Amino acid sequence: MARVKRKEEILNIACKLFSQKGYHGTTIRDISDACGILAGSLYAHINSKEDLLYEITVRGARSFLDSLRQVVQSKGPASEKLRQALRAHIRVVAENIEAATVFFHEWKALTGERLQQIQQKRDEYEQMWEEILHEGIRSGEFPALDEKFARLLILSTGNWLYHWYKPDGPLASDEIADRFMNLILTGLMGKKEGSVADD
Amino acid sequence: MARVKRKEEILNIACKLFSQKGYHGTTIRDISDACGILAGSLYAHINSKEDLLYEITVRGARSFLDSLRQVVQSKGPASEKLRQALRAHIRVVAENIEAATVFFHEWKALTGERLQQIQQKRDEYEQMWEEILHEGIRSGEFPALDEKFARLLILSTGNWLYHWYKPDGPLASDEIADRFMNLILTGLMGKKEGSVADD
DNA sequence: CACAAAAACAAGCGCTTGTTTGTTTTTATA
DNA sequence: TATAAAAACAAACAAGCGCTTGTTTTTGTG
Repeated sequence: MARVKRKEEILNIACKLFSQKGYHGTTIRDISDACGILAGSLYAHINSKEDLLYEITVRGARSFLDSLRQVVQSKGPASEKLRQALRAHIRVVAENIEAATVFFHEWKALTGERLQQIQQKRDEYEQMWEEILHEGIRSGEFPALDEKFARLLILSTGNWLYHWYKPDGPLASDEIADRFMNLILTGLMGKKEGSVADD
Repeated sequence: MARVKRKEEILNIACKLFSQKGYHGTTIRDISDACGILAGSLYAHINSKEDLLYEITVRGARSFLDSLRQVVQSKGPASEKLRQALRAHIRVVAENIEAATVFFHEWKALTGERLQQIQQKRDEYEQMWEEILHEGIRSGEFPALDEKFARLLILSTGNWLYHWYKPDGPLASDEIADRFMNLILTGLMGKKEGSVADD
């Protein structure tokens, strides 16, 4: 029952603890206790504590990049791509809130080239958002958009999500994305089209 | 020269290190080294490491609350209050980016009632934003606003700021606030009124 | 200059950290 | 049921942790 799965279980437990107490605030013994084994026994499965953090963050990065890439490569108006992109982003956060928390909050505890590697993936991700917005300007959909600040507005909203999202909340992740996107597209003073009663 | 100032100097140094390496990632010896004294000598000035974190975060909370309170108590249309509120928020972040980083990123390392106290101040702060938005709905300025998500959109943007703001950037903090507010009020597809060339 | 207060030193306390090593137990399979 | 591999134990390591104590140096002020 625990052949190849034990490593995954450790990863999940570490992820949960890192998200709750932070990487530096979590000890190897915290993790081994939660696994029900002694601290030394962990090292039959892992090479180092930082390896755990790296594995968690690199998987997080992959989730975000893969799901956004699909949207970027799709066809349709930029506003629709934007909506699907935010849906994808929020879906990733919602489906694994603990990993998302570690990815956003603890990645800077990495060192050396692993730190740089994750930084690079984050840059990649932002660039893909930039592409969508730029396409919307080129096509005339977003007339004279303040591109950089539009990107920051959207990414801030998506990146802050892990601070308040609760899996047992009343709204599905797509609904959350749509409500944000309605606001972002038409603004606080814009006309409504069902942003309050939306289903 | 260092009568009452030494404590402040220690606080500043701790703030800088906490913002760079995190609370748990910073040691007492990191701080004392940066101060040019031995680790034990620090304890002539402080009671504990956590006291440093508490002092930094409580000052941060005070800055945000005080500056927003002034805006809430002022008169004028809600959209103008909203603009002034975001200006105030971003000004606080910009004027002390390190303290803001600790306030937003490290406050959860506090324990016991101090943790609860800061949590409470954060709730207070969000409530004041809620008030401004609610006033805008009551007055008819924001017709059928999705209140909760509007608040989250604005707060996410403000709270994420510490991740990317650089004090030596080209834009003054009020300009940053205004660009965001222009987007937030009229939306990505809304008409412009000088959001790119704004003064 | 004298002197008390403030600041820093020097040494080390008890404990925890991440990790290693050698041995024993559990497990799946032949 | 024998056996090899996988997993966990038991014990400890060197280093580092936050913090305390007793003493010395520095400092501002009468």
